[in-house]
Amino acid sequence: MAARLDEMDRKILAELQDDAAQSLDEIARKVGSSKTPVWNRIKRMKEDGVITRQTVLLHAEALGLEACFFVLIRTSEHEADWQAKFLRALQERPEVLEAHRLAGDIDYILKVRVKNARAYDIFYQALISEVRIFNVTALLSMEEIKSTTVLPV
Amino acid sequence: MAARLDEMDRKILAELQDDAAQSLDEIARKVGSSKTPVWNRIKRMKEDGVITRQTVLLHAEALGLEACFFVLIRTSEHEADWQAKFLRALQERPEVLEAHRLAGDIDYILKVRVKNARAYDIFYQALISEVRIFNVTALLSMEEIKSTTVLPV
DNA sequence: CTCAATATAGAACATTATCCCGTATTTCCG
DNA sequence: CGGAAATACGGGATAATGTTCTATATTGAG
Repeated sequence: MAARLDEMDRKILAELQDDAAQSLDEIARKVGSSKTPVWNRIKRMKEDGVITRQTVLLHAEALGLEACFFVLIRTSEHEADWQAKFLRALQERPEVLEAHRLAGDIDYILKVRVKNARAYDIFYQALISEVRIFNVTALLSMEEIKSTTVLPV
Repeated sequence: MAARLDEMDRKILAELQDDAAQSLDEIARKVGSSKTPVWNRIKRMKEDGVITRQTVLLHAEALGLEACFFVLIRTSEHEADWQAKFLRALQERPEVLEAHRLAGDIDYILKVRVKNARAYDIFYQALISEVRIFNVTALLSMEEIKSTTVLPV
């Protein structure tokens, strides 16, 4: 997975991140190459797992998902089967967009997108009834200042 | 921005979120329609801002970005020009993938992707030298349990 | 029920992705 | 250095796809 990327690869990735709908000819022109090498490089980077997927990003508010919470979780349980159960619960719930296991006294952080505070509470009640959790703090986002999937290349 | 979406629109969005590279014919077949209406609906949803962009997702580790931090920020300053400056600083830094203004005693949360802890420290030092911040807590991600851009439709 | 407005399917055309091939460039080893 | 092997390149051929058009079907309002 330690893919070696040269300058050309990185330029191509920058273009694809910016707009994956543009044509190969256009990308080739912008990065100063031609269609075939660009196509081969993209193919290789997909195979190597550098490019994981091609998708569209949607406007959450337009879909009626107007609330975003960051959830800080402490747990007293650290056994393998508890963790597996917790993990499965998160994977199953589409409102959980991100979940990280952390170092330090907070064990997990979640990013949760829901319709409103009521929907968050329903999610929260369902989660704690399914897996034992010691302590939860929810941070409510008032404003999404920045949100990007673009990684610096 | 309160776009009204019917079942067909939602099916199309689900398909596009799953794989934006598939052809119109394929999407049309899956959602039980044909090319033209699917194309028209996608066009409309782009115009309406429901679909904001088409992009590729990259594997951060493969790019050498192996560390992810969530940064909890408290500030004593709440004036407009401080906020504008802070906002600009975040926008300019590509390692800041997300930034939210919060309700409650923590004012902001950031998600920051960097090469390693050293790179985070450089980012952190640069940020606090640029804007006055009262209190910072960094949460280090040990493991990305879940990460998706797919919104439930 | 009737008319108007909108959505649809399929065909026609334009653009693009994909693959092939001959040439140029780089790399590696003597 | 020099030369051979491997790799990368540019441009063209072809298959696939996106885009637009038109005639028909469906829906909704009065």
